[in-house]
Amino acid sequence: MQSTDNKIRIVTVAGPTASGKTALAVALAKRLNGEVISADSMQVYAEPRIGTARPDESEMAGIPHHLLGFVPLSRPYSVAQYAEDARAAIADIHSRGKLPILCGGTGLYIQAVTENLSFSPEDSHDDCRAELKARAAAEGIEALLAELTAVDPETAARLHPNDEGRIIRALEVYKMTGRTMTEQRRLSRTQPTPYNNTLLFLDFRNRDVLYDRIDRRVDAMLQNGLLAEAERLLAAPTAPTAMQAIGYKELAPYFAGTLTLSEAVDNLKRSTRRYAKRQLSWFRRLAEPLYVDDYPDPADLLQAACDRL
RNA sequence: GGGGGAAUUCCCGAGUGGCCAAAGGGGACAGACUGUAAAUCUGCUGGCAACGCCUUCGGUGGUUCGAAUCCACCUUCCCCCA
Repeated sequence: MQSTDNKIRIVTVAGPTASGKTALAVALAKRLNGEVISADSMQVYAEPRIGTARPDESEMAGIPHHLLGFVPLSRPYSVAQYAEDARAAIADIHSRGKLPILCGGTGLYIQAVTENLSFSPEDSHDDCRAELKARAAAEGIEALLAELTAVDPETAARLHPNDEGRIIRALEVYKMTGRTMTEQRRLSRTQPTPYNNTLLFLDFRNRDVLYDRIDRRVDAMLQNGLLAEAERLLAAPTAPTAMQAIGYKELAPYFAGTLTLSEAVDNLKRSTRRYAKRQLSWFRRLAEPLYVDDYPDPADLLQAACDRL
């Protein structure tokens, strides 16, 4: 139905946190002469570093990585920006004759790039949003939902009445651009993707194996100074976006003295597991999983991944 | 040794004769997701041939048309006085 010859070949390694994406992406890059582009909404920030498990020099093993730690902590960042940055990185890597390998766990970011979504020209407007939020608090979200139903019944029906965030955003888009969310979503897919992508989705047949990896990774973060990093960042004025990273909000009660360290760490591990579950939900609908626990030897996982390309 | 209290579905915890497979919360599981996405929102949580049936409220027996709820004994745990 459509030719892929003139499209740019890319590979995406996606999966839940602690599934081994980085190692696989680096191995693929070595084998296929590629470079890695991070697709992680938190690793784009300069900090935190330990809590977001940003790969270090030894993990990157000489393979160039893009879009890592380049946004100042104080600056907000968004999917739309990411899509733009990632496309530029892909073009750059491709122009040098190398294979762009997208690697990360942020589903929305990955889809924005691989499906070539184009976003509304209007950025989010703090004033407009603040006003809508104030109205939601004063009049109740039902009032806003009713207003949305009047202009964009399709989106209003699709959204759950409790989904305040999306109801507000839909109204905001309409007020700022004159376009409904329904139109916006349709328009966002008008340009066919310029990429010929293969999505490698890492999953586990045995969920406990993943959870065990998560626990161990958190313990390792603690050993590497997560507490000190968290304490420092919690004290500094930061962008709201970056502070959403798992680790900081869970550790805050410990510093405040309302939870013991072990309780806070348990919460941190739990939050991470839940996050991993949400990531699995996202990727499950996009691709057939590659089960990590089917391959005790990393070399076999690499081969299995290559067999899919 | 004496006195008092408690045992509920994965956990915490309501429920004191029928409206109870049993409130609520947690956890788990599942789903959604178009400019804060590691965020946010939702569903679901005894079993089954399932508008009904079966098993469940520490154990055994009893009262009753009917019990998680009442009685007796047993087991375990907690508290107080010695």
